[in-house]
Amino acid sequence: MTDAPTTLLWFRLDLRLADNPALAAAVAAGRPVVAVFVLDDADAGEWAAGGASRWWLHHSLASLDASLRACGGRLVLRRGPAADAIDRLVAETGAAAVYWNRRYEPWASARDAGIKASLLRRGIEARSFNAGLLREPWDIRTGAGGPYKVFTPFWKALRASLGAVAPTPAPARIPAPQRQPASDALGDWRLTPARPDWAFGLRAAWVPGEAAAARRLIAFLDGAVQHYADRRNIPADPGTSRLSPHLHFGEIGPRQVWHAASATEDGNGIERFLSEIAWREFSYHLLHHFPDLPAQPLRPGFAAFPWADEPAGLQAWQQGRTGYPIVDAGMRELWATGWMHNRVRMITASFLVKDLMLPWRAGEDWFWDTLVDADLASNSASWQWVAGCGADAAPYFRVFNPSLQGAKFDPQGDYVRRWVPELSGMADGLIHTPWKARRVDLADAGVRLGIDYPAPILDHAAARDRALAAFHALPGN
DNA sequence: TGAAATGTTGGGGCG
DNA sequence: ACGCCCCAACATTTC
Repeated sequence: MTDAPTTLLWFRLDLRLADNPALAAAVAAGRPVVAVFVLDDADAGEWAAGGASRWWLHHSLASLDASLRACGGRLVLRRGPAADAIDRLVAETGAAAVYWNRRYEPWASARDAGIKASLLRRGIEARSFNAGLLREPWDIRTGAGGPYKVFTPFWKALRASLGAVAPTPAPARIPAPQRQPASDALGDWRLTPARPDWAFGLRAAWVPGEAAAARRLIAFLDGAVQHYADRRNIPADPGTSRLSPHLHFGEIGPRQVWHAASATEDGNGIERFLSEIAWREFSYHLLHHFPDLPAQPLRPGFAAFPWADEPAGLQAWQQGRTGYPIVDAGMRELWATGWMHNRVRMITASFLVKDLMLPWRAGEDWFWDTLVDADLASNSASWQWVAGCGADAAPYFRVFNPSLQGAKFDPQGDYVRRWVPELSGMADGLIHTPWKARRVDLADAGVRLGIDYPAPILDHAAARDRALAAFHALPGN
C-alpha cells in the first residue's frame, strides 16, 4: 500500500457539491478525496428512511455520483452500521482524515460523536461541519440561556444572529485517489419499488438532485414568491416553493436559499418565505434540545390523553376515504406524489388527531413512510404542533372544520377535482359538502354517495365535541 | 397557521 | 314620533 493518504468525505443529508463545507475542507486539505455514502438503516432504527424517501434517495445518489464523476471523482456506496463502514474505508484507503456535515437526529448525533471520538483516538483527523442549518441549534439561546419554545422570539433571535449569509461555490475539481475503493451497486440497494411499481406519480412530480433543486429555487424566486403571502395557502395553485425534499436531502442548503431570496426584489412574499425556512430551523432547534420530540408529547400532560384505537378510521384516512373531500384529496395527493400542500397537511392532520382522535404518532408514522420530504425534525415538530402538545402549538381546541377550510382555501374546488375525480361534476358550492347535496344535484354530478364516493365516516360537529370533552378531562385543563 | 357561541350595535319595519 | 322587535354585521369570548 503505497498510495498517498486520502481524505474520506462522508456524504449524508448534504447531497450537493455547492455550499458544502465538508467537501470544501476536504478539497482544501490537498489529499485525494474519497467520497462515500453509507446506507445506515441499522443505525436509524425505527427512523430509517421510509418508502418515498428511499425512492428520492436513490435518484439523488445517482445524481450526486454523476456530478462527482464530472469533477474527476465518484461516489462510493457502502452499507452500515456507519461506524463499521467508515472504519473499513479508513483502512482500505489509508485515510488521514474523515470529514462530514452534521446531522441532528438524536440517533445520528450520538452515533457520530462515537465515531468522531474513535477516529481521534487512533490519530485520524475527524471534523464535522454545518451544511444543513442557518445556525447550529445550540447557538440560539434565550436571555436565560435556554432553548426557545416559541417560534416568534426564536425567529427574532435567529435573524439577529445572522450576519451576511454567503454560500460557497462548488469546487471546480476534486482530487481523486489512484484507485477508488469498491462500491456497492446502487441498484442492489433496492431503494426504488419494483413490484408493484408505485413510483410513477413520484417520477411525474419530481426531479431529485442538486441541479433540479437549484432550478426549482430560481423558478420560485422568479415567479410564485411574488404572491407567496396570499397564494401559499391555496392548494390548487403552484404557489409554494416545493423545495422541502431538496432541502431535506441537502441538495440545496438553507444558506443558498437565504442568500438568493434576500437578493430578490419584493417584500411580503420573501419575508413570509424566509419565515418558513425559519420554521425548519425552529424544528431542528426543538429536536436538538428535546430529543424525545419524535415520540413523546412536549407537554407532559398529554401523555394521559385517551387516544382512540380504531384501525378502520386510520385506514380510511390513509386511503383518502373519509368522505370529507379536502381531507381525501390531500391524502390522495400524498399517496400519488409523495408530497402534500402545507395547508392540506394541517387540515388532514387536524382531522386525524381531533376528528378521529387517533394518536398523532400514527399520523407521524404514515407521513414518514409516504412523504418524499419526510424529515424527523419537521415531521415531529409539526405533528406535535397540530396535536396541541408541542412547542408554540395550536391549542387543542383549535379544530379545523374540513368543509369550511375547503370552501375558504379551495373555493372553486379545483384541488378536490384534481385528486378526487369522482366528485369533479359537483358544483363549486357543494363540492366540499357532498352529503348536503340534494338527490338531484348528486344525480346530475353522477355521484352515488356511499358508492362512488363515501358518505362522511363521522359527523364533524359531534367529533369536535368529543375531542373537546376529552381535552377538558385532561388534568390541568 | 380556527370555529362556534355569545354579545353588541344599529338600521329598518311596523304598530 | 316613538318604542319595540328582528336580524344582519361585527366584535368578543369560549372552546
